[in-house]
Amino acid sequence: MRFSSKAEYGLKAMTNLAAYYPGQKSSTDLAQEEEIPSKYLERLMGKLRKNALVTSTKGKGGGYALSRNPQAIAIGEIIEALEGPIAPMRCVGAFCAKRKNCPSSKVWDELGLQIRVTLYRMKLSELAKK
Amino acid sequence: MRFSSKAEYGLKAMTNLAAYYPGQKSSTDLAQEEEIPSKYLERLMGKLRKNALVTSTKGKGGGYALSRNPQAIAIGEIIEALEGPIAPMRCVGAFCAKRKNCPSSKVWDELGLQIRVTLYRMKLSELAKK
DNA sequence: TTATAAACATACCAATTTAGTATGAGTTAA
DNA sequence: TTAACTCATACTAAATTGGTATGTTTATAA
Repeated sequence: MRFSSKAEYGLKAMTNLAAYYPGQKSSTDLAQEEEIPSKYLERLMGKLRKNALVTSTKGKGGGYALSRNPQAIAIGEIIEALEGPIAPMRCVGAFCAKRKNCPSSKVWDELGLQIRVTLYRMKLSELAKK
Repeated sequence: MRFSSKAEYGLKAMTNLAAYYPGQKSSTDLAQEEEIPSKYLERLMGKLRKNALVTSTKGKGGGYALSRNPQAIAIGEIIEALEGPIAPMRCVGAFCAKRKNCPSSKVWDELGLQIRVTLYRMKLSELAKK
């Protein structure tokens, strides 16, 4: 059970932007500072933008900035933007004909809830670097 | 972020054995009843045995049985036996030179703790089939 | 008006992990 | 002595991850 590096990279980039808030920074700079492959990060930033977590400006001098105050951005939002909905097992939330007879669904439902509670309670502002 | 089918299969097999406790059942029967590929389940049962969650008897008429009362088996034990230690990110628990400066470690530490608390609080007896 | 630096889009690719299958050896009861 | 088991290991196909490559569009500055 692991989150992928997408989540880790995303948290790093977002924490960097939080420290710089409300300034904007290019993905190239972000990538260099956080040691993330530049083109890969670009794609991740695209997902964050589509989920309205950052704004972007194109063209020379452009870049990304947080779309909201870091206190108003939940860690869970960042992670779900990059990895998709939190669901500890494939069947969770999905239709399953055997569901009513499936003992393990209780585990996945309860666990998914706890993970969401944890990740939505934590805010980006809490991850500020020293 | 997903647990693999190993966890799902393991929970199904263990729940089946719990309903049959303290009886023993062959992996072939378990596999058939729970619709799990037989040889794959055999390997999973091996891991459960190595983690002292089931006992096995070899030879004709042999099979597997819970090694303890279902109330005394935590869901987390089953999952960790099959998937390894719960750690939502590769670096969690591992040595990392950058750790002290890593803002996201706070997320993974807290999340890992919550997941463990949830999965060790739930007991196999709670998953009994209707 | 042209060069440059940036976001944005998409196709491709290698490595790793997952979810098995295949084969066979050892063990016990009938 | 054979059938029904556990147990061990090697192999493999499919999916996922973690990228790279290539190119287009957009804005700024010289």
